[in-house]
This record gives sequence, C-alpha cells and structure tokens, in this order.
Amino acid sequence: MSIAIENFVKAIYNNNSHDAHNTKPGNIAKKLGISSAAATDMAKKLAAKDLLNYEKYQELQLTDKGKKMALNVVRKHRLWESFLFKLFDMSLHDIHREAELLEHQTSDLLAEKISNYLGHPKFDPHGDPIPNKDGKITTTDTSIPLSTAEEGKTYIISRLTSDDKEFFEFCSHHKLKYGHEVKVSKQFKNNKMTELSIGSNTILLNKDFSNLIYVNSIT
Amino acid sequence: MSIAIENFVKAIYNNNSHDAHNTKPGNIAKKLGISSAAATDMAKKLAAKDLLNYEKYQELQLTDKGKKMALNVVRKHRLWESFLFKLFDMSLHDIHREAELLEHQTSDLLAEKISNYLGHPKFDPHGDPIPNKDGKITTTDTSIPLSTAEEGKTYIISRLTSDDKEFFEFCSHHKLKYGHEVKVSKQFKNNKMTELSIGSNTILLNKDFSNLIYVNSIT
DNA sequence: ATAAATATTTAAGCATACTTAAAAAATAAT
DNA sequence: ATTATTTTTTAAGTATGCTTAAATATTTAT
Repeated sequence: MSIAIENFVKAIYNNNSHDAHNTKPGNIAKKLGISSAAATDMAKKLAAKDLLNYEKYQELQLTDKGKKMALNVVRKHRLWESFLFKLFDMSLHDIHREAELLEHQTSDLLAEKISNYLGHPKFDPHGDPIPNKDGKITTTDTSIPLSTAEEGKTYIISRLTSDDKEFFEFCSHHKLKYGHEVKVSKQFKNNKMTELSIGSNTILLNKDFSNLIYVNSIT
Repeated sequence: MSIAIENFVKAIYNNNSHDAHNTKPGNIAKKLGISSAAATDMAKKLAAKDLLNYEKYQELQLTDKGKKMALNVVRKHRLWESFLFKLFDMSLHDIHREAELLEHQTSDLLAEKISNYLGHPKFDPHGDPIPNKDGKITTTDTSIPLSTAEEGKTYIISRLTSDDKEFFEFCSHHKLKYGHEVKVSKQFKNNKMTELSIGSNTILLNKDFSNLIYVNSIT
C-alpha cells in the first residue's frame, strides 16, 4: 500500500483516538494538508479496498482491516520515535518528523528488531502507547487532558499529543515533559485556560495547549 | 526530489563505479527493473534539471549536481547498512534491502547523527566506502576483483559488491566475508573461473561471482 | 558492405494522487 | 421555516512515473 494510503488511514485512526470525532473527509484533508476533494476521492478508493466504510456526507469509519493497517503504521512510528530518542540527541519534534517518513519504509521484520532492541517498550517518548505486532494496545491509559484536570491537584504528565513544532518548543522551554510533575493551581472555565505550577514557576495555558497535555493524578 | 529520481542517479553512479561502463538508458532500466522507454523519459527529465547530460543514443553522464545527489543517497544507504549491521542481527542482504528504502527518507541531520553514533566510519559492512557529508570519498581503495587476482597469492576480502540474495547466501555459507583471508589457488582463464582456498575448503567461482568480490593482496 | 540482430526512442495510454471550480447537500443562524 | 453559511461531492484537469507497441538508430555478424 502506498504512503498516501497509509497516511490516510493513520489520520483517521489518530483523529478517532484524540480530540473530537469529526472523521469526515474535510477534516482528514485538513490534517493531511490536501484538498477536501482529494480526501473524498481517496475515501471512495479505500472503501473499495475494504479499508473503511464510506457513505456520502457521513463520517469515515475504518474497517478492521483499515484499523489494522493504521495500527501497524502507528506502531512503526512510535517505535522509531522511541529508538531515535534513545540513541540520538534530538528534540521531540525532530524525532517526530523523522518517524513520519521512516514509518512507511520499515518492514515488519525491522520493526520487530527495533522493538526487541528497546526491550519492547509500551510507550513512546510522547507517552503514547505502542501497539504490539498484532496491532493490539495492551496498556490501559487513564490519563486526562490538563483542560479537564481538577484545581489544587497534582499530576504527572503522561502524554504530549501533538506534532506541532511550536507546541514542543513551548513544552521544552517550560519543563513540560513526560513524567514531570505539575500542579493545577486554577481552572479559568470561562476563558478556557488552565494555570499550572511547575516547581517555582507558574504558567497559564489556553485550551489549544491544555488539550494536548495528558496527566495522571497523584493526589 | 522523488524516490524515482534518487534511484535513477544512484543507479548511474553505481554503474560507473563498478563493472562495465554502459550507462545507456537500457542498461540503467535493467538495474532499476523498469522499461527502456521509462528510462529514456526519465533521462530527458533529469537533463532538464541539470542532473545529467543526455544526447540521443549516447551514454548518460551525471553532472556535478547529479553526482552530488547520488553520493548523498549512497552515503545514507551505506550509513544505514553500517548502523543496522552493528545494532541488529541481520544478514547483509536484509540490511541492504532495508537501507534501499530508508535511504530516501533520511534527512541530512539524521544521517549525520547516525554517522556520529558510529564514529564516522569510512566503510560499510560490504567494504564499500561511505562518502562524507560533502559527498567526498576520502579513502583510496586499491582492491581488485577476485577474477583478476594472481594465482598463488593470498588476499583479504575488502568488498562484496552486490545486492543479490543468492550471492550473499553463497558468501555467508562459504565464509566469504569482509576481512577474511582467501588464497587464489588457480585461475582458469578459458572457463573464466577462479579456484579459492578458504581454510581447508576449496571453492570454484565463476566470473559472475568473482567479479563481485574485491580483495587486497597480503603476500 | 550489407544484412541481421539489438538497443533506443517516440508515441499513445494508464494509475496514482493531487489540483481548482462548480454543483449539491448539510448545518447553522435568524 | 426559510435563508445563509459551510461542507461535501462531482467534474475536469495536471504531473509523475510507469507501460506496451511501433519506428528508428546503432551495433554485430557475415
């Protein structure tokens, strides 16, 4: 299967597992940087290949076959990120960018070698779970986005779910890293902002960012 | 530049540095597994991009720009081979196959990280030299193919220049490996065969294989 | 030197993965 | 409920990288 197809099913998969659930062609197109028309076209083709269900004006739904393909790509992506992060001194954004390319040119054999080398990790450096070679995610993630965290509680960062360079630069600069501790000092419900204490610093996140940072409570 | 273009200039480069010097479209096409017509087409396109010189019915010649691109791809290929060979238990043929894909999806930054990790090696596991990031090959290779080696002399294997699975299986089975010692016991000029002693074994190579094994004399 | 064999080029055509512009439908606003 | 806005779909068209078949040139053999 082509890179375009792999990216298409992956985009649907990622869209389903994160944020809102708009998997109509237009929204997928936006994520992939292509036109809506191209996405509709592709959706029809993939339906013919039994990778997804397509009905005019309805949401796209991956079939089991499509989900399996998406998980295989996601697995390779997250393995590459884990691998590059461990071996080389590269930013989260850089390893993401490299993994985005390498994921499509990696045999199942090589993926298994990488996984084995790393001791079959269950999470990548963003905290995202790594599917096993059968496409199963065996970990149960109970983390919540910071935007829904409770005032006064202390949390451990479990995931940074983005591919935006500015977001990672922001996180890096403010010590928002996988495994780090943060305290939610205030939730501004009206303005959709979250105030955090990290060590002696206080920062104010708007929803664009607080939705991307997942945490587990430790209090 | 596309994968097809990178493979095209690489094929010309490899053809020039190995065997005969037929760089006409038909021969390049054979190496790439495409039709002659496609190769002619591509040659014209690449001439327009100043990657090679094309004149009807003449040999294709890479320009400096084309050579630079080829060397950049070759560098990435050989770095990946070195890297995979060092980290994973994979056959020469397998690492070649993986490198063939990864080479096109590797940023200059990542290539440099890999090179640095390996201590900037000058040769890959086949014994082929690794160009530096400026596309320069700084090593001087004085090795010769076994087909032209002298009877009675002992040699060290310096290169195995192929991408054929059977060839590597043959080499592996008969202990024909980079750095190993072999003695040329006889050259059968008429039949274009070379007789070798490796330890207590004797093997007879035909030219197809003896042309692919490069050696340096130690006697 | 000429004919036969081989290789290259031209021409027409195809699949993939896009584009833009318009038409059609769904969603949101009054 | 009707209109306005937004989104999706259809339609037509493009670039890339291939294909096969025929025409043309080159190379080899006699």
